[in-house]
Amino acid sequence: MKKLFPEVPAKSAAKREATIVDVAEAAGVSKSTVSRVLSQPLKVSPNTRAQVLEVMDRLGYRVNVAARSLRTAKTSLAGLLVPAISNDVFGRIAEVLEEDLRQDGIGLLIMSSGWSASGQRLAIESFIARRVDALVVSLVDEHDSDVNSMLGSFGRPVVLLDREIRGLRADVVLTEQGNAIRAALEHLAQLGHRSVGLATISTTVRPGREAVSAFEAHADALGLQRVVEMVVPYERVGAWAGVDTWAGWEVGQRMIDAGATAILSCVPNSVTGGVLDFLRSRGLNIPEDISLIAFDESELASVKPPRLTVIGRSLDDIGHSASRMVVTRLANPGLAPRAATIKMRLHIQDSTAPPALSLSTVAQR
Amino acid sequence: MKKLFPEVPAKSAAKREATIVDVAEAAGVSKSTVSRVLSQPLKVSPNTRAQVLEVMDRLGYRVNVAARSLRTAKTSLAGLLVPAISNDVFGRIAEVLEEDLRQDGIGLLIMSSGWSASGQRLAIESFIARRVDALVVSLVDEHDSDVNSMLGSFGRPVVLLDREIRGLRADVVLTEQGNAIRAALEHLAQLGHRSVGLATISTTVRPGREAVSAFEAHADALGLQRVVEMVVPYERVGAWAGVDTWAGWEVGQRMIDAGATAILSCVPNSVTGGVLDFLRSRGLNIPEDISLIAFDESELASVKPPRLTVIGRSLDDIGHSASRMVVTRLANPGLAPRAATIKMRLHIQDSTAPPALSLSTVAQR
DNA sequence: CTGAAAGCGCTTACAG
DNA sequence: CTGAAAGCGCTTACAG
Repeated sequence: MKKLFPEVPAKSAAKREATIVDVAEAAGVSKSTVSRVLSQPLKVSPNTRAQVLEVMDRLGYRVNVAARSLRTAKTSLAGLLVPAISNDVFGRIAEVLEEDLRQDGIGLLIMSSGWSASGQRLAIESFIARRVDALVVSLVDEHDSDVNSMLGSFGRPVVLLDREIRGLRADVVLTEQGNAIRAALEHLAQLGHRSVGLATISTTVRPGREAVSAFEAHADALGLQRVVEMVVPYERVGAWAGVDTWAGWEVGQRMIDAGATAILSCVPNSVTGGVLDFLRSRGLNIPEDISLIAFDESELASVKPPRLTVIGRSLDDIGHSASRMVVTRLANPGLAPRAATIKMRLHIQDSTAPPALSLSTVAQR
Repeated sequence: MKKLFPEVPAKSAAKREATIVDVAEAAGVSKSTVSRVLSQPLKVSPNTRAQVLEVMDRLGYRVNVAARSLRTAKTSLAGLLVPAISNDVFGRIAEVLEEDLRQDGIGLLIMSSGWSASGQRLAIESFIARRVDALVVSLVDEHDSDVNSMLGSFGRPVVLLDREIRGLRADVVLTEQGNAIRAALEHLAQLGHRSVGLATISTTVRPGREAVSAFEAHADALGLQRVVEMVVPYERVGAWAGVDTWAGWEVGQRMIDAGATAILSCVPNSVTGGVLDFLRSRGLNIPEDISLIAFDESELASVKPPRLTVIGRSLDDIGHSASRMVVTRLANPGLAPRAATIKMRLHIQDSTAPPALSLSTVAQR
């Protein structure tokens, strides 16, 4: 046999990885049989199978994923696109998803869009170039036509995280905020608040729209005055270190200016952190001077005084749902698109209390 | 030609991905030439190259990574192992590393060990089975012999994040804490503290040992009494939701019991969160009743009152250094192992102040 | 500078 | 149930 790689003669002799041919020789069967033990074990007689498995174990055989991929046109790789893997929410979802998929022999490539449309385009392109078998994506903008057409022609499973894209055949894991926002507003109304403000993420994505519409509907129903509805666009969440804090300060400023006695801060916790920072800088205490409800549990929400009242959800459930959708659809591509819904709940802690007599009084003193 | 996949006839006709053969035909050259344009462009005449590139673009050609991998025995995939991708520190490092490697055409598989030795073993096994080209790892235990022998026989680049493993040929990105801990202790000494306590991570890893030895050396040199040296093992950081808070409570309890007037909390911020939680529950104010210095910036450290004095570092630099090491060593495997050092710095904010007259007085009142 | 050919390690339809 | 054979899409030494 002619040597194809004469430049690495040592390696081919010494530490070459075992292949199915090696296993076949050692087991006295054909490589077809060895291959079947790997991919269609039931088509091999129990005896032969056991023997082959024993030899594989002894030789430390590991399937060459590249070779298998080339043959099957499957990479056993999934892609996860999130705005930022360093974000507490997406970090946890990624962790759970990776763990689940690993059980099914699927590796997870994770990319961050950096909260930008261009970033999300590059990432999706990159995933497609790598021919991942499935995609789980949290888009920064549902209306990015480049991304939507890429996803549309992807031809493999796509799972959207809390996004709605018309005309795209995809499974989706939704978060249902409406009830929790209603509960939060009821809680505030009961405490005596009359003027409430909302900060939310971009309405170019479903959760932003849902927060706004739920806020409007339920505040009105409860007779609460909606003094602020502020959208914090994704560019202001994470383009560079510190912007999120700045965005939070602006939220705080506008809430105070408008006379809100309670803030629904339905934005990433890094932004809510900025809100807290601003309120502190103004000498305003939570909850005595102003009430605040945060979104998603986090270190921010759970520890420092006051512990924050939050609208929370199980991030683990989101990860598990996404993995289930990937695996199910990979096994059964014909299935109709499905939606799973994760419910948010209000967790009352220490950052909400009856309003100060008048916030303007407070701000002026 | 006999059909190998008669079950999917439509696909092979309609949406088959272009291959180098397709490009070769369309460009009127051999597939060897097309391949060279991809892998050794300088060996192709400029004219031919330009023409081939044009055709590739027109056909939307994308190299089949699996085929290339099979031929070259390289996957252009790197693996990152961290205790938990949901941790703020590792999340940011991962984000930067992924972005950097993507520039070099390397995809990043990220796995979390869940802060456990068994988890780290499974992950490393999984990476090796996938034949990643390089590994970047933050181990939970430097003395795990299974892992060490796997890494030792890996035969491809390994970058250790702040770990020391004797006998392992690997590059390493170190964090230098000594000076920052000295600065922190000097700061506390100047404020008038005499009794200080340290909480750190497991001494089965380098940073734990470094923190302890720096603490001991510098506290002694400054004449500070070391009333507590507490190791928080990794199992208590993240095995399940809430353990970290519990661990933090215990840290707080022991600090108070021992009469520390200042705490150096060199543990993950989720644990430091528990410390804050405990102190609050005891009605102790920071910094009036007790001073606290945290480790690594985080939402926890940057926002809520009081903003925490921290020992911090550039996580971005860690990510960049790691990516540089991966890329450099992939290009030049013969290089001697290298070490990059990231320095920590003390950032004084609002959680440190002169000690209360007597902490025991405070605790009793 | 270019092309023909071999081969990377698998999977699977086909024929026993 | 098993084996021989073809072929997935690349890369590269070899020979022009």
